[in-house]
Amino acid sequence: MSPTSSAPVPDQPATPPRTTPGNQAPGRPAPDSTRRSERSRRAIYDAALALVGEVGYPRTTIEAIASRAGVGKQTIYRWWTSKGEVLLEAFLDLSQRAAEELGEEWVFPDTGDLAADLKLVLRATVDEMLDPRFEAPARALAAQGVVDEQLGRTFVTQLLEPQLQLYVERLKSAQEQGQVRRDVDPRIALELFVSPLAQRWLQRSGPLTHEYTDTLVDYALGGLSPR
Amino acid sequence: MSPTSSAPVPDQPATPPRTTPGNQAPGRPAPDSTRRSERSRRAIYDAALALVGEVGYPRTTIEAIASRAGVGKQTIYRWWTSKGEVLLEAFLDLSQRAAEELGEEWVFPDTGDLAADLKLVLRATVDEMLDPRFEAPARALAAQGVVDEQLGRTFVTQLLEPQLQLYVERLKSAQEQGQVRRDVDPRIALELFVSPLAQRWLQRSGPLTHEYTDTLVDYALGGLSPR
Amino acid sequence: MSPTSSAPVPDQPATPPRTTPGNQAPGRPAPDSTRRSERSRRAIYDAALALVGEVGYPRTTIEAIASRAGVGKQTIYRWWTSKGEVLLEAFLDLSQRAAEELGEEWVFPDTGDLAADLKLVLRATVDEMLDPRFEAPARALAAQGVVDEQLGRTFVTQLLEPQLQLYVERLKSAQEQGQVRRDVDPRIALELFVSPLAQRWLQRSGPLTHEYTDTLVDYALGGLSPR
Amino acid sequence: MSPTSSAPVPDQPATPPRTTPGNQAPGRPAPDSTRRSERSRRAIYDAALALVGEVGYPRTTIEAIASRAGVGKQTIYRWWTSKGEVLLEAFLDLSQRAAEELGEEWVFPDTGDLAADLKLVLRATVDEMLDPRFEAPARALAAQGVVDEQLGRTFVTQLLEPQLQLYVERLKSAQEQGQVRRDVDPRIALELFVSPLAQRWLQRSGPLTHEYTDTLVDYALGGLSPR
DNA sequence: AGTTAATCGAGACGGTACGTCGAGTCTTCGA
DNA sequence: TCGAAGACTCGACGTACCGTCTCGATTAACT
Repeated sequence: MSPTSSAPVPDQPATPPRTTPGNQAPGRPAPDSTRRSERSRRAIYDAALALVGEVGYPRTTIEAIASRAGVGKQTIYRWWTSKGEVLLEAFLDLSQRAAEELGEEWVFPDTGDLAADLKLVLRATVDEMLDPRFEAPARALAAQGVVDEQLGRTFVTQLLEPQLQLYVERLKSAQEQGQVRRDVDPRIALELFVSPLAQRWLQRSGPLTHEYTDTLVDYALGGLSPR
Repeated sequence: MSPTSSAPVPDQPATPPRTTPGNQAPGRPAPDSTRRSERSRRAIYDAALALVGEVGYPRTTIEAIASRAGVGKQTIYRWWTSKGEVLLEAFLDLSQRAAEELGEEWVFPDTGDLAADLKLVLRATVDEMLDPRFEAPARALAAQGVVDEQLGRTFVTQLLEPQLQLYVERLKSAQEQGQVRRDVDPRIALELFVSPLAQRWLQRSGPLTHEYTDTLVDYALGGLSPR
Repeated sequence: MSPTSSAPVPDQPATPPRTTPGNQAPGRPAPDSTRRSERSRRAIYDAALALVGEVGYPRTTIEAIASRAGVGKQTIYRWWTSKGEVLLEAFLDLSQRAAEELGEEWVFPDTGDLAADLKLVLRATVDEMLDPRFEAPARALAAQGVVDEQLGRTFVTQLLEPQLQLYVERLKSAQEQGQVRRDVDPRIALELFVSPLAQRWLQRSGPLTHEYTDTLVDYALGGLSPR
Repeated sequence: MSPTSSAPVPDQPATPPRTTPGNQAPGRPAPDSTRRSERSRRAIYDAALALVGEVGYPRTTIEAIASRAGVGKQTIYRWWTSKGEVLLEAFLDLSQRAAEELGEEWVFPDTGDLAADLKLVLRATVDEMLDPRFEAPARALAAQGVVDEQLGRTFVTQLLEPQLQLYVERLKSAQEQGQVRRDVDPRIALELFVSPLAQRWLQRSGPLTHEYTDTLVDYALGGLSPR
């Protein structure tokens, strides 16, 4: 019940398995994706997520993933170009499955009370951030994205931005209802409460509590409301 | 002229070189820090920063640092426990030297106009974030801190928090002048404009411009000012 | 034309490459010897022998062997457990190839004149001991075998004993012809002329000449002949 | 009661500690031997012999010797040039002390019965070869001497040859008594029984027993006696 | 007896090689 | 033809010692 990872992502509706490796090496014949083993793909995702959870990202190796997945190394190198890419896809897949489990009905709540709606969603986000099932891989991916520009952009585009877009919609709705000033850019406004939360999570620069997010909403909305 | 790395850090005034390795291995006798070679320490810092700038953090190896510094590998392993630790100290050292170059006179501006002061400082911060001299190592450290908890805490404690504290002081001053509501927690309030900037930088989730930070200040202060 | 290293060794006819590492480490899965690279094996032998000849045994390193052979270090460690083992196999291989070159026809001469036959063979052995092609690796192996019991036993069993056996046969033949007393143990008797030669070579405790070996044979046979 | 190591060596009568390093480095000022610490010298000998006995020659390191002797590494490098040299001197010292313990009265037995005398001495030599107190360092030195020419020559000159000389004397005495032919070279003749024993010990190429050495003497003397 | 200079214990230093791990490539074999 | 298996080359890891080089603190020979 939060947009961080379980939202149905409209732009990415039930993405089918990629049909070509992320960065097709030029000299190599493209593998034939129609013959790809679905079973191996799943096993690799599971192994990757499990290992990152158990030993952390840096100590998760391709060899270990292959071995635990009961798969040859070549099968990994055939379809992905890097460890980060494997984990990113595995995580996207995990998010999608989580969303599907939740059903397709989730939408950003719009009770008419913007503050209440935001607090609700942010509280759920906090809960999810502390869920160990998501924490290890998400943190690993975020870290990798900081340093690996290509991976970072994919992470943002595929995962982060679609979810932020839901906040944009909700803020636009609030603008129409006169709860937020018309001259406010919702894409920037949402950062006032989302980014502090994100930074505390990423950098451990402060405690993550429901009170904290409530406070953020209160402080931020004060500056966005009409006088 | 920005608190991101060149501020004089009062709690850490001209820190002398660490006298013991960060995580003393239990079985090994502690090296005698009074006999440590200052020359090697400096050369290692320089080599580490240069290499991270040139080839990036993951391709910077201990061997390459040692080789470029003209130092035996063991001299690195004697005093640090990991690549991240070396780079962290090198970066802290760099920050301190930068601060000392600037002279001790830098203080957070307090013209009486809070918005103007904040905008000034945040613009400088943006400039610094885009300075390649700092970008590579800072980004590498931040990424490493996301994944390596101990490193992350040191990074936050030694570097980030002292600088955020300067914002806290400025906001308290504004509270005394009646420009900010008394019931606002300055430590949280500052995140309204600092964290969005940090997130955009870390995750490349949006452009970093002066207009952007100005907007952040405008939006945020609106909610903090007395009605 | 001497039994020291070029004799066809009947007990060891054209030994194929070992199929398992000498001392299989217990925790590691045994490598599959059917997929072993013959090319690498040969290159390693050549590099090892060449290096020992050039810089001596103690300064011959596994890294240097790997590098000169154009082979990864792991490929050496996969199939051998020590430098000595590599060199031993290389030397055994060299001996076998030398024997094969010579053709299979070499037999211990038996002209009926025992003294003459022994002098002939021992003179050839002296020549071989002074041949730099064999000297360096043979000396290195012998030294290593003195200190490393397992290696020493292999050296003796695989190389030394088969050749001594040829002397045993010749002495038995002499016994049948009545040139040597029947109550003499040939395995001990042969040491009277072989061991002094070996010791002078190993310990440099005296010059190695044809006159010397002739003298040895004369002295020794005196005690073995019937009265 | 054997010439192998406990004989008083006339050419080397109670050698005082060397006064200069074996191979004085040309550029370095010669250390002043009058101020040398006798205590350190002794401790180094003891540590070296103990370590070779415990872990073998190759795993005996200079650092370990220094550490166990409670001595700085430089103290070793000041007076010796290599591990082999240290051990050689330590072993020579050990031999001398053993000889002194035995008293100065030991001489090669000369009862008039050459065969009996030789058998007696060779049996004692066998016993000594199997004494673990001597075995490890002696074997280590012999091995090192095979490969390191300089060390080998010192070993032979200082230790081996003086003892062989005792056999020479005994054989000359036998020649005068008419028990050995006059035209026999005693230096070569002694190798007939000494070298086989030495080789079996060095190369483990056969069992070392009293019967064996008795047999050697019988076989060899047969060829040396007058007809 | 006090001075002084060399040796001493200690150990940090620049190096080299170790033996191991994992990356990414390539080959073999079975399904 | 793809996948499991794993041998291959390569590069970096973190460790062990090498032989050199300071450092005080003895310590033994000379004032």
